Amino acid sequence: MLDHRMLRENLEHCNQRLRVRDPELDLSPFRDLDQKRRQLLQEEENLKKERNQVSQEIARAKREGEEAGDKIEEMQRVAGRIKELETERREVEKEWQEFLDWIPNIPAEGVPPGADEEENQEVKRWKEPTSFAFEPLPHWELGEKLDIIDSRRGSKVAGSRFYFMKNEGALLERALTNFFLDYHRRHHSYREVVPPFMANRDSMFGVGQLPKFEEDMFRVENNGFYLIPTAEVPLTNLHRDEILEEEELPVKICSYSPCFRAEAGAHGRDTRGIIRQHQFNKVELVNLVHPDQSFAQLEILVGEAEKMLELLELPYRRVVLCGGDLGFASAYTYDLEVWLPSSDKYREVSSCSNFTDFQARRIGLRFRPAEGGRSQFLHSLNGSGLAVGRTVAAIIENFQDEKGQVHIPPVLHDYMGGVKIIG
RNA sequence: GGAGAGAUACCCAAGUUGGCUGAAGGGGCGGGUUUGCUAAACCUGUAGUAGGGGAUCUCCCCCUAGCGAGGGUUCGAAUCCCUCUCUCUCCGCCA
Repeated sequence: MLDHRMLRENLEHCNQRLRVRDPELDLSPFRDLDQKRRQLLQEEENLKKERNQVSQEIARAKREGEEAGDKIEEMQRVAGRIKELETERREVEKEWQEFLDWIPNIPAEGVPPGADEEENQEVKRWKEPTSFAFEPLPHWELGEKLDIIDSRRGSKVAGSRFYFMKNEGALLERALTNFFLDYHRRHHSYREVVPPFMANRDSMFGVGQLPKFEEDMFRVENNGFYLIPTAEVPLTNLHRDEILEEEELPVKICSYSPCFRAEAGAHGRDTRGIIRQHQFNKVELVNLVHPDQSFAQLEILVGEAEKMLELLELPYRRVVLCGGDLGFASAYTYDLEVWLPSSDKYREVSSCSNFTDFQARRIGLRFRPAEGGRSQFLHSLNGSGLAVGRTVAAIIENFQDEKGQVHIPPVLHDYMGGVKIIG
């Protein structure tokens, strides 16, 4: 959510910046709605002021045994008028609010223009794509051969885009999860939590998942909860409607969670393998920081995620998302993409974003400056550190040998109970 | 699932015959007096916030809202009515 006062004063400028996302975006209806709302509000409040005053007079008159019939009669009319104005104002305000709810965050300076992921900018590359002296197999074939991934039975038990991890595959999934969590906790000073895996509407709205992405989520029918599409939802909402002390910042929270995604618009995409599933595991990192620090913190955050790939020795690149590919709430996003031989390209395993005060404003998340004074909205960031399922796929594919065995990266050996090779 | 109790400011806690109570009283915190320092005592200040307006526009003034949330009754609601949420206690069930 944008600050509507800032919007009022800089409407044209904001609109211009937002066109980096969408050249069609038009904020002009806001001006009228805002003006109308304020006008109605002023009229209403003036009458309320009058009502409050006269009610006091009526109270005094009654106490002293005087007649106040004419005043009461007058106030009956005023009360009626207030009710009318209130109704009208609420209608306008609703429209005003809804308009505001649908405006995405303003892209930061440096976000490249562009319509979709084709125009994201590569800014870094670590290790060259894996080369093979033989024909490498895709992870779904290897996974089946090694009996560590079972999509067929996943479909049987749940449906398409579900799978079982089995045997050393299940072990690898768990090892990665633990490795990620341990590393972030020990070396990047994260506080670890286990969050709810469902959340309510307010929480979904708070991070910007609603109102725009309703169809991307699973909703529980009998109570209206949503299955979280990412742990970002509970983690960012953890301190909702709270005022933190500046000394507490930055607050760094991490957790593992399963992520549930409807993948409504993805028919036919990535139908083979475990790259795009309705449920996958992810370790998520959330930072709540001072507004002056958020862009510096984003560099740290993306570095924390990159560290995971480097320790696993997986080739990756870092891209800056262009305006058209930027998430609704984000002002600036880096994606980390791991090399996936079966796709013959890099695939996203982490997305690290600075949301500036966009989520904080929706969520009511402030801090009190150390030197005193008014509390203000802080900045929120998050990043995957990392998506576990896709990392598993990357390990299987990048570290296979000509015998169809998979070599486990050394950093995971202890976590794998000594298993160094699958197969 | 059944039966009760509750939700008031940073915390505890009065207030439910509707009207100088936007909120008594504690505690805590800020400031001050006394004091060699500490402690203690005394005095004093303590809605944060949201929205709107004004201004000598980074912090000042005015107004509106705000006693769990949302509606309603009334000239006027913390107080009366309805709906919802959450917390606690007992019973039942359960990982």
